[in-house]
Amino acid sequence: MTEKPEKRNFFQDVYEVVEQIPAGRVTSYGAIASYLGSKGSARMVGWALIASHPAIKIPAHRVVNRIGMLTGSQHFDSPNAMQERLEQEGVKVENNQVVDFQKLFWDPAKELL
DNA sequence: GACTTGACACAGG
DNA sequence: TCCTGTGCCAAGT
Repeated sequence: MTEKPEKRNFFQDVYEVVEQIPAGRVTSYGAIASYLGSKGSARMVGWALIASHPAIKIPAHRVVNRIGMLTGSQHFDSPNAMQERLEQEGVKVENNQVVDFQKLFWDPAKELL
């Protein structure tokens, strides 16, 4: 009997969490991974976003690394698309880095709960 | 079937 | 304080 690895939900879970990120807020891959239970699997979150792009529509631009750097901007349609999108939502971005990242940080483990 | 890569995070030097 | 190395898990080749 073919087992159903719950990890399969991992991708779906990532989409659910990212979709719930409020506009003007940002979160980190590690925060999502930790919320999902796979603390050390921050890379999987990024991998999930790639798999979701562009088929699944999710505010992936609101997901950045722990320092608030738009490392994934290169994977968007345009390298500036991510930054433009964030600024459009009211998030200040400078040098591919989110300004006041700590202030705009949205922790799913606390906010979403 | 096994190795390498990858949108990260943390520890050590 | 900054840089380098290692660890995590899954998908791609």
